[in-house]
Amino acid sequence: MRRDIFQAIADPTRRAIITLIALQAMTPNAIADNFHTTRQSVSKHLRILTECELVKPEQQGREIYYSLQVNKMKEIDTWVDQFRKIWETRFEQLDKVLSTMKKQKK
Amino acid sequence: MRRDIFQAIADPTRRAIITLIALQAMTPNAIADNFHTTRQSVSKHLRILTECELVKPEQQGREIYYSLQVNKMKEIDTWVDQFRKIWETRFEQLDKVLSTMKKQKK
DNA sequence: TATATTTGCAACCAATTGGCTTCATTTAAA
DNA sequence: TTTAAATGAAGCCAATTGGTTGCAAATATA
Repeated sequence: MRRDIFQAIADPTRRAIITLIALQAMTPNAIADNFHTTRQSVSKHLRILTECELVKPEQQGREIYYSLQVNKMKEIDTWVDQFRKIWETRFEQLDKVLSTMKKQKK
Repeated sequence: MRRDIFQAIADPTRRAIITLIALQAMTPNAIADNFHTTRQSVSKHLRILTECELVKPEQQGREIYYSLQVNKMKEIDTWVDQFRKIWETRFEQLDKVLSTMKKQKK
């Protein structure tokens, strides 16, 4: 079973869950109230998110609070970073071209 | 058919293709040579990447060169950005705690 | 203690996915 | 002109996915 962070954030409902609990931990029932889906479906998404450690469950009585492990998001950031370097370089090059054109105009 | 950038980068082969052509455009055949899969499979991935505008085809004789539209990657960056703010804030708070502990130690 | 609430898990199902094979089209080369 | 190369698209198939229903376990409440 593939269970990496990229596959986890591919589903729009899971992205919504992530955004929802980013600021405060929530129970599966509370999360499900925010979507047009069943609690069981949310529960399944939470399991996937937990398996790839994007989310951490914390038992509190009979309720389980799920919180976002925001550090895990850095993995995506790290992957995007290699391309950030490229687009920044291209921007610099464009900048060079533009300033050269400006000089020639003068 | 879902065809957003998050679904596009969910597949490891597609991520590998993206990394491969990040620096220079390549033909489907050349790309396929780098993986243990058929050209047709690569072609299908390229179609998906093209549909969500992560990649741009450019006909050149009978060959088609595919290049990464690196700007499109910013969309992922934008999404991750909301969480970056959170983890940076948490780091600052940790930093505060640590410096307070240091002062008390003195 | 008996009942209600919160939850995870298993089983099932339709839709989607990723890979493969085959075929048609276009372009370059012999 | 004939042949070879490069490619996309269609059709097929097994595996995966996301959703649903039903059930059992644990905890709180009456």
